[in-house]
Amino acid sequence: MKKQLIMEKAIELFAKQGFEATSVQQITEHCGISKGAFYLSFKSKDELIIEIIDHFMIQFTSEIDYIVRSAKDEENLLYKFYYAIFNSFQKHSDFGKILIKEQSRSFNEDFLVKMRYYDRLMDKTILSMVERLYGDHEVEEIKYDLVFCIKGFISMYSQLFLFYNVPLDLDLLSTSLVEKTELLARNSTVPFISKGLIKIFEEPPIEDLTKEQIISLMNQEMEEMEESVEKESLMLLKQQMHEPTFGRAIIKGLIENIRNHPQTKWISHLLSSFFNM
Amino acid sequence: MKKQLIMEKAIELFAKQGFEATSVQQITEHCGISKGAFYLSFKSKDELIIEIIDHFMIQFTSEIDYIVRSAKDEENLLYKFYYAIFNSFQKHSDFGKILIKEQSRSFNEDFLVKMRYYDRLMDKTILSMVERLYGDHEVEEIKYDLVFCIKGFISMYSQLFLFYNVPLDLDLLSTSLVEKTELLARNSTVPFISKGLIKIFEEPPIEDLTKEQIISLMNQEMEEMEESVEKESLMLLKQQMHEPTFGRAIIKGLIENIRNHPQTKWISHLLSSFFNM
DNA sequence: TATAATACTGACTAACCGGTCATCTGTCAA
DNA sequence: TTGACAGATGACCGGTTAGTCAGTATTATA
Repeated sequence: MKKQLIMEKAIELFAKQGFEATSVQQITEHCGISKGAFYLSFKSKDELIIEIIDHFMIQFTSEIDYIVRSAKDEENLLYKFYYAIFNSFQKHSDFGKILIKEQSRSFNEDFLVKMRYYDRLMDKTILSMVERLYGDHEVEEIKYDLVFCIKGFISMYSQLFLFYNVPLDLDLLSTSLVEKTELLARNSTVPFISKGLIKIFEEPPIEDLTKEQIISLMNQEMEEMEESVEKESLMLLKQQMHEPTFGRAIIKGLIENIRNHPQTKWISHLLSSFFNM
Repeated sequence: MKKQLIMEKAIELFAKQGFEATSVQQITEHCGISKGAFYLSFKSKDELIIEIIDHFMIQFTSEIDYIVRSAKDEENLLYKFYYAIFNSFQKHSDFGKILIKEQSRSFNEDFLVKMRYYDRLMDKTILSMVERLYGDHEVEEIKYDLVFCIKGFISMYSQLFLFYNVPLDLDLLSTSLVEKTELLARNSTVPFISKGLIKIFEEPPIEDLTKEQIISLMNQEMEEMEESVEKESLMLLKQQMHEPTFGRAIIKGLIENIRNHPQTKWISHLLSSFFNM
């Protein structure tokens, strides 16, 4: 598949030079293909970056979410969380660089929406982890601050090893951050981010994608799929969104059908929350 | 002065759209002047952004540095520090947005150098504050981590109110961060950023280190070591860099010898990539 | 081998960019 | 009224960009 090749080479170049500073010409030269061939795989340069973001962030967020949800041993949960995050960043360091460089870029509205979506998804996962870990403890007041601090740790230490090619002792880093997080969780008393405050920046944009948006994304995905159980599940789910006639069990099963495929995993995410699963 | 006007309007536009996405034409239109007039005040668009960065960062860094240096009452130093930082960000929120957006951008070498310079300046100030506040306490081991955490706090909470226009209680925010910082400073025991590690990114990008630079770093390290297998390995490796006579296996073994020691771990990393291991 | 379908090419377009410069304008001293 | 000149103008230039499309090469089919 040409798409794969283009994405790989594009990631390298974007990581080195940034998105805007990299021309389509450059990408195609690196691939050894013509400019025209690029536009057979992607409708535009913007579509390319969005597909790249999706490809990795879907994997990334679901991996972390899975770890948090499935962990039975709460003793090591925080450690596993940090370890998985930095491990991912290390494995896909070029993508990590893109993520940090183009984070708050505003060249493209769709891009911004995508980034915000995954950011929120991550917030939700971290919050649920915090609640699980320290729920019994009186963490209620400071849990949003804790989420922010955890994100701050991740962001700072990621930059450290992404941009300085530092030899990375994952175990030490995770242990160190676990200790810091625990200290804050068990001893902080002065919250800054109150429940009222969190609403302010949850309110406007957090609206999960609208039903129409999700359906359009599903259509988009279906066009690119060959006939399969996944495609059929997707089509049935689309009908259910218009008018739910099946029971919860069936819908859940259909969502499960598409969860394990990289191409549709993220849609399963959307649908889960749409159907309140 | 036209310069003033141009800078003000440019900051607005850069904050909204980013530097690269804003054309000189747009800036001049917002100022109500012609394109030619722009080039009477600035030699180029790049010069404009650099003057903007300088204008604010000189003010900002010296203000913070002054606070840290002049404070006699160490009790409130940390509070004053956070307060001043967020107060500045609030007053110059458009500039703050530019700072965050274009942080790790790579469009212009001069720009990158400038940013790195001010970042280092800030690091130095924070480090000296940390040493002053917790010098008596055994902060030695974790002081670099502390600097990183402080920067992480600042970065996360800045983004919060810069991009969400959240009403900001500076006093509460500062108090909250003081508590968090104190908790970490007085209770952390597991450092991640060792003295050896900090060296790597004080001597900026590693990939650019020449053979001579690496050798000089090795000499530097060897001076501080007592006689040991590690020191001997280091010396042999130095010879091999001048003229490789040993086989790959031997070299790899020597590198392995110094890998497991915190003081030389980072050098092993440099050598690994030098010898293509 | 002939034909149809598909994949691929790269010259081309239209738009926009940063930067220049011949030209113009308003002001003020002579 | 004249002339000189700093300040301002905007058409213009060379260069780069994303994206297109008529035509070519490759592969599958018959």
